[in-house]
Amino acid sequence: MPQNYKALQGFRDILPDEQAYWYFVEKTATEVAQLYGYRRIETPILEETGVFYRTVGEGTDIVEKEMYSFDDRADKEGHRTNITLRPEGTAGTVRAYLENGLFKLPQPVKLFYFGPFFRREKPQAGRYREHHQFGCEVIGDGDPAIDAELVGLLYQLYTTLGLRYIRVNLNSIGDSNCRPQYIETLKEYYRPLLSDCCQDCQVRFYKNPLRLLDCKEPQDQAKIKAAPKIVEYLCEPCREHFVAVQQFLKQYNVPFTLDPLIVRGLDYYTRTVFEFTSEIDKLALNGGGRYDGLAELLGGPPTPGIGFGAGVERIILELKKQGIVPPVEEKPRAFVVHFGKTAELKEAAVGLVAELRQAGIKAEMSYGDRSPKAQMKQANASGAAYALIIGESELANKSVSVKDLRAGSMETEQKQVEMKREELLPMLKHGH
RNA sequence: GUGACCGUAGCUAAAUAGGCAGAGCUCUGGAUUGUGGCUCCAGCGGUUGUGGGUUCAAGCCCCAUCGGUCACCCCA
Repeated sequence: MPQNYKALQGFRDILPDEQAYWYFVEKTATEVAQLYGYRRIETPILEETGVFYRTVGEGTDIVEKEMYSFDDRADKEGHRTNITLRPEGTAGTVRAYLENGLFKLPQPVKLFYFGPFFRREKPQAGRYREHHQFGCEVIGDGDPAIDAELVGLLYQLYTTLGLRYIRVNLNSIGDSNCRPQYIETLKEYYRPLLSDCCQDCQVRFYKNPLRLLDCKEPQDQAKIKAAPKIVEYLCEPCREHFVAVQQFLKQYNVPFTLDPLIVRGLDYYTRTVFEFTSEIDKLALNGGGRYDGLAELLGGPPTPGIGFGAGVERIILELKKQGIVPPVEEKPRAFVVHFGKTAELKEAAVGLVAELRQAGIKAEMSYGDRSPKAQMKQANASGAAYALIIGESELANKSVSVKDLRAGSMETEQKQVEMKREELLPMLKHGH
């Protein structure tokens, strides 16, 4: 086909056939979030670049090489603002919390959102340059019960969707009190081993030492196993917080695993971090954690917060892998066909469809003046329960021939009756 | 950003060892004029992702480029 344009790399269309999955996930997530007392927020897709710059972290790949950033058009003074397609949801949400004075509301403020996010990565399984996250953020209170609540919420979402084989990994990465010291300890441990490490780890040592623990190279596994773990180096407040989170989480009956090796990639995380992975393919479905220092980075007062982002594409991928099918789209109740080519017949058909739809009955009709046979074929293909036939005789009688398309073959039983127009609606509404 | 594999109709896909690009599904029309599913017939739909090169001849071989899939990196 002659065509000049394709969707950009890593961007894709979500076609109608796919929408049932999206609706299923969004509806379920909304219901679970509301059950937990979360309220929806929407923030702009474009933000000033500064919103993400220091919060997500200057040294992170996201900020360093994956953001879609550009200078906006010049204002009257000729000044151009550098703006960015949001790569994640937390920073913008906290910005909105501060800007709109949500700190004046009873604390904490519990929010959820859906949205497209943009990162210029190389596409891969469950990864796109435009992807969607279901996210929750709780801002304004540092209670460890909230940490447990968020994990409980996510777990309930996945089980409600019907997912199994979900692994919940939990860790604490300390805060500005204890983490810097731990990182020094970790580096001291690694320094003599460095020459024996893989290429990536040599870089990680300087750039993001915590990520040394994330390495998957076989040659480094023994080093990781013997490395000092951050949980053993937490300061007292962080340790107490982490213990409390686990206690509360048991109340939610969420089977979790303490994984001293999970460290999140974004700079703003403190204390509790968690991620849920599929045990089938090790795919991370969501990531999240506490970010008690984030509000200050955005110029606000010290404000505790915690949240997660769950990848909708990844959840849908997992649903498909586990053979979970979303509720099917509702089929039309009736399909109106007209036999004959007069303007009166077509008008009667349009009028009938209009009447049904306005009465709340899902109805379809055939367009383009096709033959009776073609219209009946379409009626059948539409999955409608009934074909409503209007021809010359029906028009004269102010009636409609009703044919049940669901039961039996046409040879065994015709199942066609002529009904008065006024009998039609009650039958379609209440009939089987 | 690095690497591997792969691009044939809307979808799924054939095409010995370079030799006329063939199917199935979908869609449209028809099988005695107002009746669906099953069956049968026909039609629409391709510059084989794109651009070069080798060759008498390229879907097939070579180069480049774009895209897809997957892994690494990183992350939802």
